Amino acid sequence: MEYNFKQIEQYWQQRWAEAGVYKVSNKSEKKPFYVLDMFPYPSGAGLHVGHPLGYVASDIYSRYKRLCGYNVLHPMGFDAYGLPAEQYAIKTGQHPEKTTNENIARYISQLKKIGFSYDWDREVRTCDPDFYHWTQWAFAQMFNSYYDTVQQKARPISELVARFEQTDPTWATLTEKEQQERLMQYRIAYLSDTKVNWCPKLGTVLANDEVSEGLSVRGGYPVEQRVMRQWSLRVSAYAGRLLEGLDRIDWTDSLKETQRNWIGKSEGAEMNFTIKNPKGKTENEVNIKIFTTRADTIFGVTFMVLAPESEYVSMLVTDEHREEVEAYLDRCKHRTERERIADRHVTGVFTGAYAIHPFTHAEIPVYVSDYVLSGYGTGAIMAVPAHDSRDYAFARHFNLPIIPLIEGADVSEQSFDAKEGRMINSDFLNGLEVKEAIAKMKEYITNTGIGRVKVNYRLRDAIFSRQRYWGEPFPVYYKDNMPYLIPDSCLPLCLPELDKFLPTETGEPPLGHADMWAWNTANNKVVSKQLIDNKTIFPLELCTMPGFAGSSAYYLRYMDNQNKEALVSREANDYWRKVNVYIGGTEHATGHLIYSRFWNKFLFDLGVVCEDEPFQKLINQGMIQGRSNFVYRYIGEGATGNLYISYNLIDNPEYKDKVQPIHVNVNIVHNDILDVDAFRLESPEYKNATFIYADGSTDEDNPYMGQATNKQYICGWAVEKMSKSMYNVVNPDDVIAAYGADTLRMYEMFLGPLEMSKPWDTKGIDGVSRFLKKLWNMYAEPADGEPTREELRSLHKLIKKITWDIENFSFNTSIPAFMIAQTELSTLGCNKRCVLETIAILLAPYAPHIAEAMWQQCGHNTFVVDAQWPTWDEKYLEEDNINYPVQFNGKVRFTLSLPKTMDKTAVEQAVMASDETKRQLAGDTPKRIIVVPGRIVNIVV
RNA sequence: GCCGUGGUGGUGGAAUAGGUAGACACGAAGGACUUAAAAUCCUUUGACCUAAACAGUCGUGCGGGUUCAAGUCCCGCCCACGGUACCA
Repeated sequence: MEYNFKQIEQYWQQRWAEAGVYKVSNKSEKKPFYVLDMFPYPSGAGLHVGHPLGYVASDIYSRYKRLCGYNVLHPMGFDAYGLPAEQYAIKTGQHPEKTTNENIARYISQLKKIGFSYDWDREVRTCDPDFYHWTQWAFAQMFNSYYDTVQQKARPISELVARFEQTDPTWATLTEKEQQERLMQYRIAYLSDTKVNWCPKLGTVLANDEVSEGLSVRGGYPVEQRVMRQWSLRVSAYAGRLLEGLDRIDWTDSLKETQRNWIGKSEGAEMNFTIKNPKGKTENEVNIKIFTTRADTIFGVTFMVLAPESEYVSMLVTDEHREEVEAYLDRCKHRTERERIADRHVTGVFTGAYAIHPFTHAEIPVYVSDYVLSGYGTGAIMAVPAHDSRDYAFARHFNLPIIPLIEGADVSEQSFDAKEGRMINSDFLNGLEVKEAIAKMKEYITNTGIGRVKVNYRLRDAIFSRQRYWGEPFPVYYKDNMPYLIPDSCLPLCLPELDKFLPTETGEPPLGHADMWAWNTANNKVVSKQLIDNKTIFPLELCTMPGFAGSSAYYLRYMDNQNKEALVSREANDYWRKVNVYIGGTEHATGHLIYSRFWNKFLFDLGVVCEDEPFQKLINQGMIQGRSNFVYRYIGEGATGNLYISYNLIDNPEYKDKVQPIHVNVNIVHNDILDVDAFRLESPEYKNATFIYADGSTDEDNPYMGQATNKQYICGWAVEKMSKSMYNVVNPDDVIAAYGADTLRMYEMFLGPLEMSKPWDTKGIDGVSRFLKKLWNMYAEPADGEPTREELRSLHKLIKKITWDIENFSFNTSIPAFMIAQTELSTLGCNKRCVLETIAILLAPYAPHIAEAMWQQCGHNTFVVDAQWPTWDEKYLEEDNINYPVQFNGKVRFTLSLPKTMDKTAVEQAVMASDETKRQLAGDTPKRIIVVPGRIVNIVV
């Protein structure tokens, strides 16, 4: 009986689809379980073998949970808005919607071939109006909410208005515009002039997580700082809750740590420094507020530094220094982020102003320097050169005094940044440990009113506008230059059809090209731009939302994706509650995984969802890297460019340094052996290729002219990113065509631990394929009858192992367990139906197609995916005799076979009674005997 | 710099409570079948010592420690990968 995977896989995929076995209902007696994959961006290149790694893992887990009797929600969808489709549109004129839909269709067909248990009826696409309706709706709710710092939750903006009306007599005197401007400072989605990351090449602003080292993450173009009027989400209001929530979820430590660093909580103090004789003002009128985590070091302050953007700068610069300071500010403004990072030379300028030290009353000079950031703390610092390396460098450059504050710290060469030691030169703090000094100082400044204890977060608000076309339109129109919401009842506000995707001539975002793009309040309609002469018609927002908008709540939509009335109904949300297991890559740690937690917490405050953390358990699958192969073209004397040297020979003196490695398509290389005929067909350039083979022979040496030979051309290899340009992209379709989806699934798991990055290396895929063939052969003729004790032992060992593995996401070790069981059972000649059908169930999460075929072979006409997960019985795992290794002082001397039933004391006695023990002891008395039950006996002599 | 993760044969990797290190697979070598090849099956495969066997010694990045017993726990380093950074 041959293993015809093609036939088996096609047949069962069709039968699953016809029977609708993966349809999930929100009404079930069963307990719910939600297993989610991070949905993909459908790129033009299609899936490569790296994508399915996480999907296979989540599919195994969901199938297992199903077999255990849960109602499992396991959906798939597409993060369909994004830059690449738009850039492709600009290049080719093809509408992004068209290319996106084509790409999605390709992804779906590829995913279906792998045999995932997705309920495709629940598919979502972020670019679908039915979906982005709820993205726009959530934005509108954020616009209509503010963050109440007392209740620590979002509240309707109307409550704030009511409060202003009651407590602030000036409120009623403000114009509508002034009121709106004031409210804008509280809204969770707000419009403001913000310093943003502007990427000229992409023509859009980017969020902090979309920029790395001054370059855009997508494309790698330079990013500069610019002040623009932009939408932002007040994520920073949730910083405390985002941090605290991490303690309640089951994520890896590394990921939690990454988020903690990104949120960047630091507890410190804000302190006021008075400026001496500010020009034109009486003393004590100007205070500089600074933030520090090292209040204990205040006696070491020898100067102060302001960020170039700080508003303090213009307030206290003296006339004689004005020109110099302005020149410096101008220079800072024109430096890009990248230049600033690359060039760490100390720069700065003196303002001419002096502050008064709050304790010593010494005069301390105030400088401006770009090493102080305007966006963090107060944009001003007290500098303690002895104990901060940046202050130290600055002090050295400007010859400012350095006062050591910690006993024994040598600050002649560098600063002493550690938070430990005993304080000196610090008045009432002298003699205290640093930690005590910090605490005492905080108390002191609170009591004296010099400052206050303050918690600062590094997390910034998320910039939410993008000057591009292919994204969700804002449900916003402008009146008197202030934004207003289009009513919920008019959502979704659909993206207008365009054929131009670049900014307009006047510099507006692409949506400026649209004809139908203005809001009529009289009849609640979006109308033609040309008609804006009637006073009731207002222009719409022309920016669109960023990529993370659509991906922030998609997991909620899967729960209830057909709902026309709400993002998710209360019943559906109460039933599924949250994602139990979420699988995806670490690259989303500071983007999507922060934004969606924020978004979910906001919806939680609104009472829309019942859990405030959306993802209970998070598994990070590692990246699959490419494994590139190389051929070595001879470029030495007399080279024709057609001769290629086998990898094992390239270090020979005749070829050394005379070969050029060339990437070769990995799909024509098998186990590092080149298919030379396929190579000649790869490109015209290689048509006449000749080879020096591994054994040193050439094509001419071939004794079997024109016939297959055992000559082998060995390729070199390297681990690189999987990409087209490295010719190392492996398409899952090709693997499925050659080995079948079940082999692909199992091999992806066999490759190594899920969380680890590893190269895709097809060495070894044959092993998995062979295993499935051998296993299949056992199902030729299942026989009735009682299994033997050995058969049951093998089977129950397997049940226990596979169950443990799946629950612990340790899928890679399951495959060897299957192989061992297969070997054991076939050695025993087992073909008992009851054993085989149990194995089919165990295999079903990993290799569902062949498992169905096996289940059928055992005489069932139901689906194995609906079977019940078996349990194991420890009694079958027990052996009659156990081999106890007997050690003397930890060294194994011999092994003794003893009955399983013996207890510790009996084992001890039996060991002491054995002749071999007596011989080894040679009359000595053992000091101690250690018996590890069922494992080992150690005699200490 | 800081944070995180990891380092085990020729290769990918097992070892789930401190208890027989190297499971399983690949590769390699030898063999069976075959005109030949593919496929399949069998044997060997950490290193050293040995003609071989037995026995022995060494062996989980390096150096120490705890323990009857350490890949596993503790201390100090080194290296690789990932994240992040003038965050006061």
